[in-house]
Amino acid sequence: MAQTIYNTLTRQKEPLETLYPDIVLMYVCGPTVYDKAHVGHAMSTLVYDILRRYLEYRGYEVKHVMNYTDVDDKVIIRANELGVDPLDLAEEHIKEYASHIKALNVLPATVYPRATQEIPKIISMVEGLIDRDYAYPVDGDVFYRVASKDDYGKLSGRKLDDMQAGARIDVNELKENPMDFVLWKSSKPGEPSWDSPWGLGRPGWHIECSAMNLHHLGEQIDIHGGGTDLIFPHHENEIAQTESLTRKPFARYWVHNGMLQFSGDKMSKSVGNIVTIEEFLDQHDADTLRMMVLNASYRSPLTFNDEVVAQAESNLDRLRSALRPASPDESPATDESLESLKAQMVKTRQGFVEAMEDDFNTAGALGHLFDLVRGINQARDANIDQSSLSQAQVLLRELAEDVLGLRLEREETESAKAAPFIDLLVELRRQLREQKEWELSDQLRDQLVELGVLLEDSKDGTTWRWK
RNA sequence: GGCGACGUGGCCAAGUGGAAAGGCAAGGGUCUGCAAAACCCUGAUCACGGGUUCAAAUCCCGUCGUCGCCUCCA
Repeated sequence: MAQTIYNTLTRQKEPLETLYPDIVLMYVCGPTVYDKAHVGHAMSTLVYDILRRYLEYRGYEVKHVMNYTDVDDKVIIRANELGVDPLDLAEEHIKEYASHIKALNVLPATVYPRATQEIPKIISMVEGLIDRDYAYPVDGDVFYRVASKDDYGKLSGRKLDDMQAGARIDVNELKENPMDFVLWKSSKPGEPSWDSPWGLGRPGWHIECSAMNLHHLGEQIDIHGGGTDLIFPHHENEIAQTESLTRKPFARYWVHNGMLQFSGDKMSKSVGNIVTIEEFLDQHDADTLRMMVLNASYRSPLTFNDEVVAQAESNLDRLRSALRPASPDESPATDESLESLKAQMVKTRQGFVEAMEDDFNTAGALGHLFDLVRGINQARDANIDQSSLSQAQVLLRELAEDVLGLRLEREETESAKAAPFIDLLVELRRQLREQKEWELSDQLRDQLVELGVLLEDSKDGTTWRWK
């Protein structure tokens, strides 16, 4: 079996065949940094992190570029409202997003380019497009001439005629065609601007991504990612610009993640139904969000509500349950249970890989991990020894942590200091129980739960863990 | 109005032609002083209506519903 990947361009799953052996060139559209990012942005970032981790697991070197759009109408408008410099505003949100990426355990991209750092490249691209009649300058603006590219619309499956018929776009007298889009935009006084052959101005939204691709990855790339909301016009226009200039197919695979749905609608700033990443991380383990993404198809809309969040948290607990140590007693495990665990390990790895090879079917892959969890827990109940159990636990951690990016062992930095005190209380409770002081010992247990500590009594004594 | 996606048990969902994965929740059981955790057991014919096929959740047509895009958007 070989890796398959769904390509929006062809609307089907295709075998992944990269431009260069064992290397994947992947570009993902990042956020426009004018406000706090929400969990929908996080979903997108997580999706491509998971793709990347799996490809690396399979031996590819992934060159991963994610951009920040740091100059744009929205940035300028918001900065004016706040009375701050637009570039400072962007900088602030880039820093914040970078910290979220880290908190979400997303592997750092190879490069994080910004629109404002690509101005010379953008200008030379626009000049090239004008030279070849794909673009035209008017009064300090430069527009791309959509009629000049006969396959314009191939990604989104639209025809120019249809688009114009139902177009809800402003009529701009300067444009030859209402669908023409801006490559370079003249700036008003006080706005961020750069000198150009067409006067002071700034780049249009679409051209920056084309420029960053060209600069950091080259004329052709393997995977271009982003949300489904970017298919049109953003990615359509990127294709038009880039291919007009290079005369080569741009991205081999166009990959789009579904939108996070919140109370029936796409979560977006314009709808106003936002949960920011910051708010989410305040209340939940970062892995909760990753678990939500993993439990669904990356291409479909993802439901986001309190119940689903709680389910994801339970899912994490379940995975973690398999990492508890063995508790062998006098009756040793049978050969049968040892064999059964070994068989489960083989089945798990195989099933996991098969699912992931099928267009990154993470929900299917996760199903196989849960089967392994059950196998491990069964083996523990069957008194298997720790070294046999560990082999299966290592496999679970390899797949869940290294490949899917979950963190099953929690970092207990601050709370580690509390451990000796909790141990003390557990010992105190043990003595109470020995004297059958059930009421007091139960009270102690209940109060520890309120502090976030779960006690579990077993025949070998009491263990505790953070909730 | 145009383009596209989707509709699987209470919830989240995998599966896209040959006996309905997995998780959460629920009920029953084992264990336990009681809990918790773990383990075992229990439940769906796949929106609806036609059609193709030996065989359909899976293909085709229609209906209803939901969502995305067509303007900024991950």
